Amino acid sequence: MRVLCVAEKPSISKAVAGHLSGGSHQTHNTRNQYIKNYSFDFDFGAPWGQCSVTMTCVTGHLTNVEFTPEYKNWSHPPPESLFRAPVVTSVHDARYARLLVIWTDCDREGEHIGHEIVTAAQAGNADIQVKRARFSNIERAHVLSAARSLANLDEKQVDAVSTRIELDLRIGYAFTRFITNSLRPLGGPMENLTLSYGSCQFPTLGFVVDRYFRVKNFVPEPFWSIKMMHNRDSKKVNFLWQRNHLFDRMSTVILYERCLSAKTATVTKVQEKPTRKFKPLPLTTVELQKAATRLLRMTGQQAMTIAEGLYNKGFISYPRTETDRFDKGMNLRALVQKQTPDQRWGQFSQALVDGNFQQPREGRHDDKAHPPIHPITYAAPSVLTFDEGRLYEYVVRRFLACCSDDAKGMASDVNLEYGEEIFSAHGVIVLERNYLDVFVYESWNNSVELPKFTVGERFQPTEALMAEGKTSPPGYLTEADLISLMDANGIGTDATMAEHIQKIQDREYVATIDRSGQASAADEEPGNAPPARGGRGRGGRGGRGSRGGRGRGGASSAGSQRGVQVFVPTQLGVALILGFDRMNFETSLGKPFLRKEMELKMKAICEGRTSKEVVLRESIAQYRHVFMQTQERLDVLRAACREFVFARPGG
DNA sequence: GCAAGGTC
Repeated sequence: MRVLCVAEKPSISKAVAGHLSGGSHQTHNTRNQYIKNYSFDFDFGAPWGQCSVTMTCVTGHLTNVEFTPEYKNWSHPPPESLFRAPVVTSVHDARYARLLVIWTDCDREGEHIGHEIVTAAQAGNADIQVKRARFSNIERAHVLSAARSLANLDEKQVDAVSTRIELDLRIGYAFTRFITNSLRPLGGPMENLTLSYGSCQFPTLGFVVDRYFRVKNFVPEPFWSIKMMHNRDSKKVNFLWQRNHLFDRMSTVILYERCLSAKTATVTKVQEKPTRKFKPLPLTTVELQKAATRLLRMTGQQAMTIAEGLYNKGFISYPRTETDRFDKGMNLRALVQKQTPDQRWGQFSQALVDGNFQQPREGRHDDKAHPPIHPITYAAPSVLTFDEGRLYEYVVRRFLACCSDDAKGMASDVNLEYGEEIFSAHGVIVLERNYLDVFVYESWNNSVELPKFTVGERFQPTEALMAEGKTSPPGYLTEADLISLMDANGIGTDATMAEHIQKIQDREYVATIDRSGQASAADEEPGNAPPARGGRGRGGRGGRGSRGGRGRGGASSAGSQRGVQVFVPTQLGVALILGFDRMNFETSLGKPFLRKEMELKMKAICEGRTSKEVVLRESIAQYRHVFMQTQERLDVLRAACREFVFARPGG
């Protein structure tokens, strides 16, 4: 029997073909330069038996939903008609075989891509039987077992995804056309802009605007505290007041005076106990991007482009994953072994191989489609570009850290009673560095060794002062902060978060500024990074030409001194978010709730609690209502644009 | 000219 197997991407196709054929397959080039076909024989077990197999793949989604040509004009029929206009799915050609086996990723989008493949195949062969391989990694035994216990496509997941696709299309196009059409007549800088709305880009913008106002509207509050220090054995010990600080000066004065009149402090507790600093979790896409923006000073998009390159050259595993636990069956030791030739971490790897190896921690996320990001083969520095080298280094060091032991130390805690107040000091001595030796991005150097104290002893503190401070504003969002917020609120996916962030920059809704360049000296209270100056003024979007699209890339490969970038909204970004906020009271387009709701509804479809038809009907009605409201109260949005985009500095 | 999601 002839069987056609279709994977979601070339890497899976190659791996599955290799396992099923035992390496003895024929390879054929196709019209697509990225796709190869493999042919071999394989026994799928009952009821299929020995089959003649062709293994191929697609490259992601096969189809796209579109409006029909009569809806291509931005004004007629009017944008609100897009909520009910017909949408069509464009389909491509098919092949012939008796059985079609879908090997797309076993996640929601993979299920939908599988459905697209089935539709395309059925167009050429209406009677083709369809099965789906269920697999969560591409280890040999697992793939063989998946091939011999074929299942069916999950229509519910397919429906959930096609619901999302249709809603995003209608909502995105309708609002984009409407706000672009209706704000352009304001003229000036608005004249030539495309003002897009999307269920992910707007909440992303919302986060930036929200933080901007929290910084801008921040009112510092004075507080008072008691600082106590004691010198012993030529060590300076700072004791922390258990109340931390109070917002009332008089109360603090009274408590402070009670301390002073007590003269001596009494040691009430001395405790020593083993402590550890946990090694990192296996690496996900979100964490890779956060690390790359924070430690390597790349943008999320640069990091993803570089990671894709490393993946396509076979150096690292698939870079788009939510999974932070390794499958039990994976041979991690063999992967560690491959890193032993390196000058920088070869010795450390060898020590792991020789007995220091520890199974990685297991996080709580599993996308059931990909393992955590890890090195596949060793790449010598000479075969990589500068940035590839730095990102590869991070992936490898992170992986080796995962396969090491936690750092170990001894913690000591000393509590004192002074007057009626309680103070405490905390110290740590690092005993075994373990993973810290290879994971150079972390340290445990805040460890302090405390001198000896004994319970019940009394002493007169070297210094006890009353100190005044004030609360400090939060900083503007870094890219890592923004990614964290998107992740926590379900905005975008591992593969698209960086694109949304780029999109709102291309649209001139937000811009980045250099935090360190703007920082005032650290005259603020401890803890928070100093805030960037608010002086971006009305000129926030003055640099139309200078932004030049994606031009940010060049600098970092030169190893420039680019500081940590932070995001601030432009006046346009502020106008859009505030404008929508002021128009719609119950459904806010600038907040993440709508997207979260869509996510919940997709989940409900997957679990059979509702259907595609019901969700489409409800959601279209809901968004259409918001749309009509926006039309009615357009003056509010326009006023916001006039207020922010056209206002002069100080005017 | 518009969305978000795959992937190359």
